[in-house]
Amino acid sequence: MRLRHIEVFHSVYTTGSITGAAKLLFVSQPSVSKVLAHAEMQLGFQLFHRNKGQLIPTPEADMLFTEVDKTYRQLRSIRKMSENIKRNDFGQINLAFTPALGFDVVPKALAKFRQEHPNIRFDLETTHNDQALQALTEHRCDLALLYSSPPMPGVTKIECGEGEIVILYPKAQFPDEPKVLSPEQLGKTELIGIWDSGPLGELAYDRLTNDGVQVESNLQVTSYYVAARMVAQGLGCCTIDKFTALGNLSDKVGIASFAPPLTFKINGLYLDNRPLSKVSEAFLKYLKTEISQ
Amino acid sequence: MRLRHIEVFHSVYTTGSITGAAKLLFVSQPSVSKVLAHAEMQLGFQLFHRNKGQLIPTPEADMLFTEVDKTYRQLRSIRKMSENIKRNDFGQINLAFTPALGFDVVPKALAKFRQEHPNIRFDLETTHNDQALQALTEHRCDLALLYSSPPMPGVTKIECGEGEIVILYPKAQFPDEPKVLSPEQLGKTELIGIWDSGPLGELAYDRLTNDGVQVESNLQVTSYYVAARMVAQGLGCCTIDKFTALGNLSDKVGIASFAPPLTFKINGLYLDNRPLSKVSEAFLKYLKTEISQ
DNA sequence: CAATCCCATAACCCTGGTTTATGGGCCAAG
DNA sequence: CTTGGCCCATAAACCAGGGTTATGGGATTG
Repeated sequence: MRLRHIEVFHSVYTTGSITGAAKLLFVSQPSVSKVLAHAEMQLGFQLFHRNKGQLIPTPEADMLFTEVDKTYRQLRSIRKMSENIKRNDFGQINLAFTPALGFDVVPKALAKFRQEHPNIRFDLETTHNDQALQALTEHRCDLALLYSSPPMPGVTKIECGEGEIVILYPKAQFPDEPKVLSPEQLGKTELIGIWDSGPLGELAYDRLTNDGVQVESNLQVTSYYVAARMVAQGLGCCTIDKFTALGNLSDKVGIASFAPPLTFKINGLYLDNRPLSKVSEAFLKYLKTEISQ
Repeated sequence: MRLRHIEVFHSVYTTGSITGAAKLLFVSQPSVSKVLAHAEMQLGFQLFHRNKGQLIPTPEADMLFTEVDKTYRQLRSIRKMSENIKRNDFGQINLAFTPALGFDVVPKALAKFRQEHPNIRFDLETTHNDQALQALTEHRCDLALLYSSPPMPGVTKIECGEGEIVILYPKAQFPDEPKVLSPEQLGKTELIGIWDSGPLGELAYDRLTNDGVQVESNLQVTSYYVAARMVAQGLGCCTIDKFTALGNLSDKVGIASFAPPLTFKINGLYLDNRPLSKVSEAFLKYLKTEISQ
């Protein structure tokens, strides 16, 4: 019994006539007639008794119809689902990201994405670099967004844009609110240390030591945003990613770049054997534009 | 998404390879390859990522598969069901019959039928001629078996064989156990009256009056089998259908035919707009052979 | 009796799925 | 490094299922 047989049988059974079924299916009457005959031939028993031009379903047809009707609904739900998938109007995105992106980047990207694709489910989770691989392999997320992640085996890494490491300082310390701070200026300030907190810490540490700045500090922090709040309290300066800086701004702090600017890559990670879904890719576009501004 | 697409997708997803799916479906490998490609083209998104010769299902495929799998099961259950219907190994027979057939004919026919078609469900009900039409129209039964039923509007009548009206007599009354009784002999006995009990009563009544036999009796019965038991108690003779007679035999009674034999038709009735199912027809064959002996 | 409706058949056509044949990438073993 | 095996994709030819129009016959209705 082919799909066409099922469709035709269903239509004939519901409309009660071949002509009606033909109209319903937008095909010619002889076509329905022939397909139905073929179905009966292949099934080996009559589905309808032809009596004076009208069709009477046989008891066999009654029995089959209950089954066929179920399948028919299923088929339509498949088609609807595939339509939704095609329009990215169905599915789920399980996202893990470094906390810094949670202040503005992800929320803003998600808000814009939602306007176009309101039916996508999201599952969000913040994660640090060292936990990301675990989250991926345990299928807690399909996609992890990290700052300058090292390559991992079995994981595909794509670029989602660039971030910048900036210096957050209390305005009290630099009343003229400079946009750039030189190594000399930095050397005079108290620095809040975040050197142990992942690749970004190392990056900043290397740069500072290369520039001859003393990086010893008696205030160590492992969360960027905590460091930012420390700066707001006037406890010192801090090298920090710009997203966290912008997301924890206050009127007491200023932002300055390194000279030349110190940038890093933002990466998306997913397992090799679990390729990104189309909706995830669509979402990534929103994320990239959000990052780039 | 065509049925073939679903089949191919299901096979590829479950086997994990195109070659494997081809073997499962008993077709060539390029065929599967092409159909799958066509399905993806028509769906508008990839179902599998081709990576170094191996296929990795996309998340979209995962989502679709849950739906497709349901449908696939349904399809197989349709095919199985249609197979069973074709072999008369599935279905239900709702049968109503005149009580006389319930002693031996129907039970024996049913027993033999069961050996060949063990999975058919039966719903049995005894009915008198005047209630049969109601049972049919109320769909309490698909087929009614009656003695010499008159034609009814909207009901198809078929012949299932012949029955005979015989005379049941106490052996005490005819010790030589005759196989035939003449009108004169009958005239001398006391007759138990069943004349009001449907067409058979009339048939016997007409025959007896034509033969000049007095049919007045002071013992009236409306159920044939009750009359038979009366005869066994030596209360008189009785004209009765042979099936009831044989089904209620005892060593105290004998059976004699009219001369010439008085026969009637046994009919099967069903509604015009509810044609008999194939299993019912198959069962009818068993019934006919059971009646004919 | 004509008009209409419904179904079946006939003759033809076209697309989709099948086949065989072939070639390219990857891997493992010699 | 080469060779053979496995897997997938492509190409070209073929076949059939399902589509079409045209037509005819049985039933019902005005």
